[in-house]
Amino acid sequence: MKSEPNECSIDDLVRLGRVPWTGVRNYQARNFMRDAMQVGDGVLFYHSSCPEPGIAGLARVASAAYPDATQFDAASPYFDPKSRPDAPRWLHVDVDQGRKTRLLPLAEMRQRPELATMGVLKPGSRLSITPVTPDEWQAVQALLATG
DNA sequence: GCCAACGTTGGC
DNA sequence: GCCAACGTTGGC
Repeated sequence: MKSEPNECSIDDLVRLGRVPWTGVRNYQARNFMRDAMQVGDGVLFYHSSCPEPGIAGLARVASAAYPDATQFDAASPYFDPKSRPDAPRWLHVDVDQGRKTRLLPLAEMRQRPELATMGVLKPGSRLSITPVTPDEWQAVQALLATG
């Protein structure tokens, strides 16, 4: 799951304990949260749009998907005037159990053939949420465990 | 700031 | 349903 650290960094998650993953406004990313995530699933916490993009920590899916309140808040940058309260368009999960790891920079991720299949590395991928296979998860853990 | 990639919008 | 225009993402 990508997050801009100036919006919500891994340090913010560790400090807050639990965070609602609001603001996702892409159907594919929404569907991953709605259909593919389960409470207890592991999360790779990725810092994007920052000086050092890469995996910055681990976390856990803490809830099933539920309606994103910011879509109905006219004062929010995530306000969606086309979404109706009786048929919410945007959903999100909560995330908790943040743990900071060493930074695994995007440049290093690209060098590792075992990570080449990861959605976040696909050319032109802009999805803020992509699924991770068990093999990819294991490969990332192994890299995080090394200096 | 640049720009490639991609999603969304809306006219037809 | 097509597709051009436009907006956004996000690394560099």
